[in-house]
Amino acid sequence: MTIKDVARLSGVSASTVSRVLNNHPDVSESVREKVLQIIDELHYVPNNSARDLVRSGEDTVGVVVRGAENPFFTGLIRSVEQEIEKAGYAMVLHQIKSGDDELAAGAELARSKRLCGLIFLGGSFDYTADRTAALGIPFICCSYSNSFGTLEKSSYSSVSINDEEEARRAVKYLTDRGHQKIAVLLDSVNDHSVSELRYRGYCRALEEAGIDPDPDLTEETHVYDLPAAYEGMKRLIGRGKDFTAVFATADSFGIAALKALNEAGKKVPEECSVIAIDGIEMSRYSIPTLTTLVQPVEEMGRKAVNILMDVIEGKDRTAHVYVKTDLREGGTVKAI
Amino acid sequence: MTIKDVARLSGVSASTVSRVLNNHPDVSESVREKVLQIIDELHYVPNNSARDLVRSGEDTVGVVVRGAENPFFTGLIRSVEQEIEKAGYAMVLHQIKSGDDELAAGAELARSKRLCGLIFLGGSFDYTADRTAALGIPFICCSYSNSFGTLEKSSYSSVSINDEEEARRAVKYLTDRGHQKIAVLLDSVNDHSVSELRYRGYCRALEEAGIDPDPDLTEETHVYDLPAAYEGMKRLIGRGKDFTAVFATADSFGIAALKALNEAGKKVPEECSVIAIDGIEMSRYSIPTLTTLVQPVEEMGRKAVNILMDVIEGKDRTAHVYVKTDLREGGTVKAI
DNA sequence: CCTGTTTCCGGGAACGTTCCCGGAAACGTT
DNA sequence: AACGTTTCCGGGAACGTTCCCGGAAACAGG
Repeated sequence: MTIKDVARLSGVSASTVSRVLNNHPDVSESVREKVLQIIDELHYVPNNSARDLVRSGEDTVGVVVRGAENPFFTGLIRSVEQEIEKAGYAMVLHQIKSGDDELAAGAELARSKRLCGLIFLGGSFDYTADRTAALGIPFICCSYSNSFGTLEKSSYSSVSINDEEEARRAVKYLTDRGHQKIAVLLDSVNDHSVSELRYRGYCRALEEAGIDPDPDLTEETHVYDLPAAYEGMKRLIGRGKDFTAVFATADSFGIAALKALNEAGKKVPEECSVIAIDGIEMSRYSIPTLTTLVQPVEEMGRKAVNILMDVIEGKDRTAHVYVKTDLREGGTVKAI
Repeated sequence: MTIKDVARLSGVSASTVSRVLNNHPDVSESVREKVLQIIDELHYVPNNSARDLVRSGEDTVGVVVRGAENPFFTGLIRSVEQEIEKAGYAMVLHQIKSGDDELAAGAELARSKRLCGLIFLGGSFDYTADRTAALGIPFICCSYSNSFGTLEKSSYSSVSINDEEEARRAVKYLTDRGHQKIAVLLDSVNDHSVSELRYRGYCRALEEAGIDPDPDLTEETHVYDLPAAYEGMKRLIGRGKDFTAVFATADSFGIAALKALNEAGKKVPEECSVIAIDGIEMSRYSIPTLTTLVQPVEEMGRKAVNILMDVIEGKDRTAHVYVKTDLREGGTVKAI
C-alpha cells in the first residue's frame, strides 16, 4: 500500500497524490476529491520514513531528557512540546537512563533524524567544547547544572533556575524562622547534578546564618526515586540526631520525607518543618501541603524554545537565562 | 554526512560500510577496523529514516497509550517496554489525548512505521470489527474496557484486571467492615472507561450488601486529573450528606480525596475510610498510606507482550486474560 | 596447472516519498 | 488568430540505506 497504489486506483500520477497529501494548490478540486476518496477507502497512510528521508527533517527539534521518572519533567516537557509546536516545528522526544551519555544520545538523534536543534532537559552538562561540537546543530540546556564550567558560556544557551541561589533562599526561609538544626536530603553531593548545586545553596544559607553544617544531618540517596528518599529520611531519623527542619532538594524527596516523619511520629510542621524545590503537581496534595519553591515550567519551556529558534534562524544570540521560582507556602513550615 | 562519505574516506564501497554497520561477517578484519575508525572520526550515525524505509520495519511494535497523565501507565509502559526489548523487538510509543480516536492513531502508526504489532494501553475499546480490520496487524488491549462488547472476542486479545469484579471486591471490603454509606469518586458513569466498569462493581457490591445506592454519594469528575478529583471530593463533602467511606476508582482520586477530607477536618480513617484501585507508586507515600488494590503491572506487561508475540509469530492464540489485583492494606480503612 | 571452494568486496536495484521541471491544456488579451 | 498566462498534471531524480548478485582474488586439493 503505497502512494503508487493510490495513484493507480485514482487514475493520476504519484506526484498528484503527493500534492493532495501535502495540500499543494496545484491540483483541481475534482481530482483532489477523487484521490481523497481512494485514500479513505484504502486506509492509506503515507510512510513517515520515506517522508523524513526526502525532506531531510529540517523542521524538527529533538528533546533529550534524563530521568523521566522525575515528575518535574513531565510538566516541563509538556510546556516545551507546546512551544515547539507553536513555532511550527515538530518534536521528537528521547528519554535516557540515568547512566547514559546525554551528549552521545543527542548526537545520535541529531544525525539519525536530521534535527535542526536540540534541547537537553535535566541532568548535568559538563562537556568540553569539542564534544559538543560533534552535535553540529544549535542546542540549549534547560534545568541543567554545569557545576564545572568546563564549557565556555558563549557556545551554547541555557535556561534554568539558579539552583544554588534558590536553595539558599529556601533554607534562608527556614533560618529566618529560627531554625538552626536543618537536615538536608539530596541525591548526591558530587553527582554534578542540580541536587549538588542545591546542596551548595544549603551550605551557603547555613553559613550566612552562622550555622556550622553538621554532616550527620546530611543524607544522600544516590538514586533518584521515592523509595530511596524515604529510606534516606528514615536513616536520618534513626540516627537520633536532633533537627527541627529538613530541606529536600526536590519535591519528591519532600513527599517521601513527610511520610517518613509521619511514621516516626514526628508531626509536621509542629515538630519538624519541611521545605523543598520544584513544585510538582503532586506536592499540592500532600498532607500537609508541601511548602516549596515552584519552578516556572511554562516560562522555562517558552524561553528555551524561543532562544533555540532564534539561534536556528540565524540571529545568533546565545543566552543564559535564570528564571525565578515562586514560593508556594504550604503547611510544612513553622517558625520556632 | 552519509554512508558514502564514510565509504569514500575509508576507500571502500558503501556496501562494505553497510556490512560493517550491521556487523555482517563478509568483511575482513582490517577493513572493518579502518571503517570503524573513520566512522568514529566523522561522528557518523546512520540515518534511521533510510534504514527503516528499506527494511520495512517488521520488527517493531507500536504502543498507543491514552492518558499519559495517569501515573498508573508509567509503570505499565515500563514493563511493556522491557518485555518487548526482551523479545528482540523495538518499541515505538505514541501518546494520544483523551479525546482522540485511538484506533485511528494506531492505524496511522501501523502504516507509517510499518509495525508488526500494536498494543493499546488504557481507554475504552469499543470498535466494530471492520474498523479494527483496518489495522491489518495483530493487536492487543491492555488495561482497557470493552463495556459494549461490540467486538467479537475472537478477533483480538486483551489483558487486564476484571475492573468490575475488583471494584466489587474493594467495596465489599468496606461493607464487610460495617460501612453502609459509601461515597464514590469516578471519572464519569458513561464514558465507557474502566472508571465506569469500576462504578458498576461498586453498585453490585452495594446491592449484595443490601444497600441502596445514593446518587448524592456519587461524584463524577469528567476529567482525569488531580485538581478535578480534589474539587469533586470537595463538592461531595460540601453536599452535607453523611458518609463513612469513599471508594475512589483510581489511586490518584484517592490521594486527592485524602487531601480534601483532611482539609474538611474529617480524619482518615477514623471518621472516613478510603479505598482505591491501581497501586501507583505515590500511593505508598500518602498520609495515611492508601489502602488499594494494586494492579500487577509487570505481569500485565509480560502477558500482553507474550500473547502478542505468539500471534505475530503465527501461533494464533487470541486470549483474554484477567489478572488479579493484590490488596495492599494501608491505613485508610477502619471497621465501624 | 587446472578446477572448485571460500572469502571478500562492489554494483545497482529497491524502499516510498517529495519536489523541481517541463509540458499540455484552458483561458484571456490584443 | 496569434500570443502570453495561468492552471493543472506527469516524469524522473533524489534522499540514505539494505541486500542480492555477480565477480575477483586467495586458497585448497588433485
